[in-house]
Amino acid sequence: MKGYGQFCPIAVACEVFAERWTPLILRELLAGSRRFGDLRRGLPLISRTLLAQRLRELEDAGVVQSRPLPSGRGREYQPTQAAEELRGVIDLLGAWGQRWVRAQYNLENLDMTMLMWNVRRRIDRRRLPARRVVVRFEFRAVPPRLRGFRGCWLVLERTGVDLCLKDPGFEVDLLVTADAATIARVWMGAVSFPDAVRSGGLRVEGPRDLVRAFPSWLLLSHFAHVDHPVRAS
Amino acid sequence: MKGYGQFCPIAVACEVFAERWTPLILRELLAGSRRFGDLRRGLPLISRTLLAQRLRELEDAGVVQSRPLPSGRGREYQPTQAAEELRGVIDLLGAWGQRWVRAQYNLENLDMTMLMWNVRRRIDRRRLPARRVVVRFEFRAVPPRLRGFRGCWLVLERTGVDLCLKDPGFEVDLLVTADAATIARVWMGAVSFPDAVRSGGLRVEGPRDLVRAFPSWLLLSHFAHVDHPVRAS
DNA sequence: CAGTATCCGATGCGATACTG
DNA sequence: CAGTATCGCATCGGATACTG
Repeated sequence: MKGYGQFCPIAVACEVFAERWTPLILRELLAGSRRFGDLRRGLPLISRTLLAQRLRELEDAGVVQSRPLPSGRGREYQPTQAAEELRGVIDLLGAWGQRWVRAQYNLENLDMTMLMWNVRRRIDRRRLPARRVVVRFEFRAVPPRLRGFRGCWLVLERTGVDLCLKDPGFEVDLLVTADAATIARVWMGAVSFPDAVRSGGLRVEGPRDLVRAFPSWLLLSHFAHVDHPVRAS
Repeated sequence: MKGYGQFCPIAVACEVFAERWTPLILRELLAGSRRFGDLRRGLPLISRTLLAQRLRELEDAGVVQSRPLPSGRGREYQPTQAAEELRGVIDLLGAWGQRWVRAQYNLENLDMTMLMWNVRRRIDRRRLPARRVVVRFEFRAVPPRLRGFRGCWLVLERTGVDLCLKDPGFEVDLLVTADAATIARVWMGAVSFPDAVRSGGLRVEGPRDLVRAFPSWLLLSHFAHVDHPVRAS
């Protein structure tokens, strides 16, 4: 059976929004992803088939509009006004998840590529120094499933931030060495940056001024500062 | 595969919230339903098996708490604080649905029992006269699937409102005759009460003062007053 | 790379029957 | 009434192979 057989606005909204993967596809679109490959990077476990199908459904529902790229191959997927007005729903849902669902940091669910891709998106560029800063990340205690991704580079400039999975060739200014799980916890707000350093799960090396400034460039997850009811009570 | 394999708060929230039927079950709980049968009345198409399964999942997630009824049989299902904090998500989702999804009033999706059950919940009791008012509803143009439910009674008192599917025996004060689809459209805010009367889709008969006051008792759907972008532009 | 077509296996879910 | 146990099927979705 398709749909809920009700004309209640909540029910019809759910028929569009509450399908499997759909809220996460919208999360990616509203975070700025526009191309098929970018969407997949943010949704590592979705299959190409299903992503294509969901994008078509969203387009039929008027939530996404797509058009061929000028480059000839592939399409650009753009969220419509209807999608933009779902941002509030998604943000509230995320805040609720942060408050009420204890995420599994047990590393089953850890994808460092996706994590660093998100970190890249949440750099406070206005706080960067005028010159380019290259940060090398080296991960320790990486879950066996993720061998092959032991580190990456973040190239920080006021004009834009790049994530490199291979050595971009620039001289490295800062070296960040960290347990995979510690990075995740800091990102999620479960542990503060200074506490992570104190506990030894994370270390930053380089010129003193850059080391000191580095944490202030990280905006962390949108939900890092949502307070947790268990923590509060 | 179960879950999204991400620790993003949006993803974990979706694993709890965005399952099939779950938002609608929460809608019913937050609207005041507490018993299995009440929930089913608001979700006519869900199977008992699935409703029971979802309630168990919600209880495991800490969103619902249940306990046996003092009467011995059946349980009471109570939304927890976590559920209460989903109200904002559900309300926003409903407002979005009202704005962006054109509901199908084609009567495929029309369940008069559920509709009147909702009407009952949205009576502004403070506006009622001091004495009891009994309203008889007679439906016209009822879709064939729904034969057998041609009308009902609403017993309005300041102390409470009852919906009767069988004649409660009281003397009738007001007679409302209406097309099933017209009632639905008025409830949803797609058409105003006076317009429905003018178009002939709805008629109210009885003492003049009661007829005049009647529309003011109806609060209509929570989303009846959300403005529609198509209508606006 | 950016998808589409096809196949087939897992599972989600309804129907039915049963219990207190 | 308020559920639970079981069965069987439909559909959802992943894997694979293919196209431009």
